[in-house]
Amino acid sequence: MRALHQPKRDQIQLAAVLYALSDPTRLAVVRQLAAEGERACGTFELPTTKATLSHHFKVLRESGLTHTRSEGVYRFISLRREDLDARFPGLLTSVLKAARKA
Amino acid sequence: MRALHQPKRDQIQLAAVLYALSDPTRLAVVRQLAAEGERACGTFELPTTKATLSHHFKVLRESGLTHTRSEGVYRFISLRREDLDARFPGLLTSVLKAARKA
DNA sequence: TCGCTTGTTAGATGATCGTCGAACAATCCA
DNA sequence: TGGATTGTTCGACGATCATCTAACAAGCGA
Repeated sequence: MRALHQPKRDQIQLAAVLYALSDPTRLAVVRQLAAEGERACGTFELPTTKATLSHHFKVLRESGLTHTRSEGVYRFISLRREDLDARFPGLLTSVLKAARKA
Repeated sequence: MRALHQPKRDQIQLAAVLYALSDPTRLAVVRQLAAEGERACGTFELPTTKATLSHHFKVLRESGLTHTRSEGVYRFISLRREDLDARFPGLLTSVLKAARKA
């Protein structure tokens, strides 16, 4: 399997993060990660195919929002909270808070 | 000139706001509005045509980020700070802060 | 009224996006 | 080794997007 490239903390781009968060499916993924922590790709119950979901995971990972690790046949995804809080303080928190009410 | 429709405070959608902010040109407009307050459309010095800029202004307005008023032949644009802070507390502030460093 | 200025709209173009089914790759287990 | 499982990649599809030029609309001043 090809190497997963995800940006380093200082290379996370604001526009990419905002764009990634502007899609309902991806925002739902981020919200679930924020609420329940790391989880396997296959455990997200969203109304889409695994191909589409895989695409969204890629966008999230490449934007710097998520970290992905392989374990056997599974892929575990988690939010890069520390990196995001360090790079863009308050951003993720306010987005998650906004998503809760919107 | 046709009526400008802009959403009411409670109708501002998070996804639309994030999407509007994910474009470099629009983010630049928002940053300038945040820094210098209300200004006329024609005073933004950005590397694009006035037609393209007009399109971006429309996206910003319809997302709820900006307010537009007509005065004679001019259009004055301003950030809807109060509405945004009320609807999505901390969001705009953290985005602007992030944009400053990014 | 006539020109000038400001900004929007129409139409077109190339690029990108979200989505899907199908094929492929990687891992595990019997 | 051979199947089963998990997830990615490929190719294609319509839809949407950012951009441009040109034309249009609205207001102002001479």
